[in-house]
Amino acid sequence: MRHWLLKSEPTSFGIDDLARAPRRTTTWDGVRNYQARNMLRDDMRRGDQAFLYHSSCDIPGIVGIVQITREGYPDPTAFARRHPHYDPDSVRAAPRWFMVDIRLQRKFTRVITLDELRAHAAKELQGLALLRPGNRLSVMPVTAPHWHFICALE
DNA sequence: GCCAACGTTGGC
DNA sequence: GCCAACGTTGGC
Repeated sequence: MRHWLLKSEPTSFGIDDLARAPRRTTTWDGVRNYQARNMLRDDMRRGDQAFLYHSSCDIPGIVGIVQITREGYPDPTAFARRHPHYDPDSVRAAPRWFMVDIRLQRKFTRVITLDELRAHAAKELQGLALLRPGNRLSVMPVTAPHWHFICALE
């Protein structure tokens, strides 16, 4: 099993929205970056786990764990002319953008803040993609040792 | 293929 | 609101 980290902005869709969703499940649509697309399309497997990370908010950090419940499939919002994520270059015969389905597994009892993660950047969390300067990817891999260390922080 | 301009992300 | 980072675009 592989581990991941997914970013979301809680003002548009956060962990509490996911908790209220039917079957605590949602489509992870709207990703429009090729590197992230490749991971959604090619690398994520049903049953993989991912941290949910809140960005662009008062206290950025990891807020819980989700499971991948459906592997990569074409993102239909790219086909919808009036949708904010519409991409005229993505057509049904040759979809450009992909998404997965996720289900909330567990909301953490507290936010594991970006500050707290950074405090371990030089040692236990060395190489964590989230802590790389200038990183803006909304989907990134997390190694098993990093995963377990972060879970233990809670 | 190069690279400047531009847009977006996201912490602060 | 600012700004650094960096992906994308498009002229050449």
